[in-house]
Amino acid sequence: MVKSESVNGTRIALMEAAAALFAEKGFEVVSVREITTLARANVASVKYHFGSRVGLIDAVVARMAKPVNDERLRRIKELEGPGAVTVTELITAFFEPLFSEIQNSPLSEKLFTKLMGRVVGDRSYELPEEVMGQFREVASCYVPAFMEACPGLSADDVFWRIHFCFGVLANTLTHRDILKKISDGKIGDEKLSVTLKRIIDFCDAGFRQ
Amino acid sequence: MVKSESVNGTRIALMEAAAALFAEKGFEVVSVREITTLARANVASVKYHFGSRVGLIDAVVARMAKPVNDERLRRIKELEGPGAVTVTELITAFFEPLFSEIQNSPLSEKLFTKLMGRVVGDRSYELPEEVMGQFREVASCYVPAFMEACPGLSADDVFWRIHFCFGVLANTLTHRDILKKISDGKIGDEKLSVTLKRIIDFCDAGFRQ
DNA sequence: AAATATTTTAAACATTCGTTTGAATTCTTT
DNA sequence: AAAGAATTCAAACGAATGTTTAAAATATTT
Repeated sequence: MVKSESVNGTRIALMEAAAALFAEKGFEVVSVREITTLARANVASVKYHFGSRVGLIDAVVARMAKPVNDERLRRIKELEGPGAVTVTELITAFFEPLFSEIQNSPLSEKLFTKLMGRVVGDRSYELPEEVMGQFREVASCYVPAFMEACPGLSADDVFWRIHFCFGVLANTLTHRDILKKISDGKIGDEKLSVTLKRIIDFCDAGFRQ
Repeated sequence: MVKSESVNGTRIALMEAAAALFAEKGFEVVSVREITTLARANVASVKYHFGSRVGLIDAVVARMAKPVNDERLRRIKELEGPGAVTVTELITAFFEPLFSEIQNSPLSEKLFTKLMGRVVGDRSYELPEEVMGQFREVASCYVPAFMEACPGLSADDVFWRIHFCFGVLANTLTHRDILKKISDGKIGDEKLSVTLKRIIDFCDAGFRQ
């Protein structure tokens, strides 16, 4: 067994506490002291392990985005067989990795989805270049595939529609609870898989028009 | 002529400076001093005119959301004539008021759209109850109309799809520039009206599926 | 012009922020 | 068990935060 990186309890506790708080409140409004208190760690541990507050945010975001984007790439390569690829398959390959990651996360489903929504949606802080690169790579794989799947669409069209799909995703993940609020509790209680199906259907139709 | 409210220069300057900064950076990361500096006003003026920092945010948000939601209500009542109403008409009635407000705004188009995106998208801070009430009212008008326009859809379906439309809108408004970034400058330079058409078409198709 | 109300101002309030320090502690290796 | 590296810790840093105060300045009304 390879000891790739010595696992440090404090390091992990910091990331998990930070992730939970970021999910709940957003990146910008969570203080270092909130995080270290929840993680039962010293204030200085953030600098020691991550260099700075932003370093911690970046680490949390990267740890969350990496496996999802990796899986997105894996699945589109899987689709690149001989036959033609449909838009529906591409949309599904793009969305599902997110939801399958939930099982692997130490966060609750609710927190995980909120945090993921913020990773895609919040832009008060700049995404780390590492994650931007991931998104670039994902786009560079999916855009041509979408163009092949819907001949007649320009690269502009495809880029924009992918962007719209991101929007649906981000907003839904972050604000899944607002429906309950606005409907006086009558709407919004359903399994995440059901919501995912709603999203995919909506985006699929929007993409194909 | 009725003098409904004595107009105060400082008051307005504060709101406009705040609006511009909120659009650029997001509600949570703009300080009172940044705002008062840009508005060439004293720090204490925020408390004097708005009670607190949050009071100022609420005022800015309400001032921005009010005419848009009013126009949404006006237009759906206009549609409620004898004939049947289509989904496309409803979607358009829902989206266009936002874009027509741009002309009346003292903000540049770019800032206005960003700020409006944040009003719909950011939820690190709670929307003021006044604005929540506006959205509730808009929803209570549009949901039944959409249900009539697409028989077979449950209230759940309609609520969710409206929510998705919000998502597309919010994300697109706030991050219209990220497309340029991710595509190395090749995509994303187009008139706002063109983007609006893209959004409407996407949501229209998504709604009708 | 005097009296009153409204608005603006500079200065300070207590808190909180992210970061830094250097010594104490724990863990790992010799 | 001793030596060395890695980690944790309490305490303090200066800077920035939203808010408050009470006096000064301006507008409005009498």
